[in-house]
Amino acid sequence: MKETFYITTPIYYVNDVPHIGHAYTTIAADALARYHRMKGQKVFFLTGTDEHGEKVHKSATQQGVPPKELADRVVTRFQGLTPALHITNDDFIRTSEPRHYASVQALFQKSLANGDIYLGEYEGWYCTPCESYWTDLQLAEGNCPECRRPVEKRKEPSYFFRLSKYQKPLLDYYERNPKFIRPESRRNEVVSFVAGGLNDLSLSRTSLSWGIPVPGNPGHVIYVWYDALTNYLTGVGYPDGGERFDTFWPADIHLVGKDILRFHAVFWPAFLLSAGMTPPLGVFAHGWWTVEGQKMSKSLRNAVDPYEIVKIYGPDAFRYFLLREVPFGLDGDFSRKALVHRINSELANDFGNLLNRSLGMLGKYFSGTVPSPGQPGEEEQALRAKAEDILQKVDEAMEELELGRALATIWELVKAGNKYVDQTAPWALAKDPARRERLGTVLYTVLEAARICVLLSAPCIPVAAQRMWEALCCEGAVEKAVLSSAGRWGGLPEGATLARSAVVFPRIEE
RNA sequence: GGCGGUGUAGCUCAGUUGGUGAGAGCAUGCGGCUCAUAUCCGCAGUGUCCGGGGUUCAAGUCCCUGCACCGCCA
Repeated sequence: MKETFYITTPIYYVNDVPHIGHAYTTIAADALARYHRMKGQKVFFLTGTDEHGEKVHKSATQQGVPPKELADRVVTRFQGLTPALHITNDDFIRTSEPRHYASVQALFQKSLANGDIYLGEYEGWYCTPCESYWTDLQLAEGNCPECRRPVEKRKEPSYFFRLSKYQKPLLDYYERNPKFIRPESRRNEVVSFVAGGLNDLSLSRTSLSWGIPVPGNPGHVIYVWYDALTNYLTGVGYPDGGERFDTFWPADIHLVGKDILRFHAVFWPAFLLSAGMTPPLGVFAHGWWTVEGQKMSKSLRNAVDPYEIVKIYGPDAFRYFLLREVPFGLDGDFSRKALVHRINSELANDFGNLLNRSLGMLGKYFSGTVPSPGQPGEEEQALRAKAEDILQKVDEAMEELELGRALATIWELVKAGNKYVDQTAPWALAKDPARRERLGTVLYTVLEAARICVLLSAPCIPVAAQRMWEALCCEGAVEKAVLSSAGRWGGLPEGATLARSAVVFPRIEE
């Protein structure tokens, strides 16, 4: 097993406030980061904000404030996701920070020095009011696609990146690293895009001031995507290097939405190869959410506010729903009805109730003291084998970033636990004093199975898992537990006295 | 227009290299239990596996073709 794990979210553009899409990427990255920590790996988890570029500059101008001030205001909305969603990012990077300027300029300098970045001339259709260039194809009946006003042919000096030179190296890299782009279907799209030929990429603008200046030519501002992508290096200490950088680069996973896959799977590795750096090991593109069956749009004003959902349903329910509802990589639909349904049937009825009924019987029959299990019978052996199998299967799913499948797998054990209780009918055993040892074995077994479920679900539903972990009198924080030892059967402390805990997942009345 | 993908129970989808009567979850109906947040467990289904043709002893699984939908590119 690799000893380190570096995962990132994209940096979020401060022109917008957080919605379900941001929350989704961040939550998924968090679940993966938490899981890898529980595997005992050293993890670095980075998120942050993208603060440069035309759109931010324009919004700021409209509001009559400097762009930095706008960014300072909006960034708090993104930073607030960390406590609200119980995210465990190790750093939060803002592209307006000095450390990032140094990083972008250093990387740029490398490619400038070896000739992969050269000064040329950019030509396109320019819309003065929008301060934007458009290509022939983007034009709407010859006019600006955004404001519909006429455009003019315009030229400006620009630095270019010799992307064309990297077609072959990129295809080689994809070939050698079949899991670099996932899911598979996205990989095929990227490969055919690159195979179709690459044009050099304009890397600077003279028409904009809100950004990072080209080293040695401050009249130019570096292209926002070059600036933004480099955050993944800055976050681990580039260009100074140091322990953090040596430990974590190259990144294991850049988690992205499918709309920005090309930047991460084509441009970014090319920039890095040019600068003599190792490209990331993986880019995973997840799907998009519709809301109540409709596309999210500003005109429909149907964006889901993560803060509001968390206020109503709590962070675990929100996290669980997003991760469980859809196979990771595909699109999904967010609806209150589906959310409530999953909360009630899976969290409350299946999982919450398993713990609750077990603790209830333990209190009733053993005054809450965990008995020592006797000789395991066939049913006990079966449940234990199931738990061990599930541990393995969850690991396979998590390694493939299949978070939904991982949860579905955990729930197989939850259901097996409930079935075991019905099969062994402890309430019947309790009526016969001669079968007291058997009763103890049954309760130990079901509680132990529940403990494994808590352990495995902790990366996805950390707050609830911690409460359940404590209810089972397990030591320390569940997030600090290491799967290889804590996942071993028999970790439930014998002789401990467990109180009947408060309901962890309350049902939601519809 | 080019490349790629998908089409399986009411819904969302699994279905290894072709081979026992085609599956899971949800929803539906019926039955059982009572420890539990009226929770849990069991049983029952229903399917021209998109249409057509072909290869084979044997195809949801391979080939050809048609239709529909989706993605990427132009």
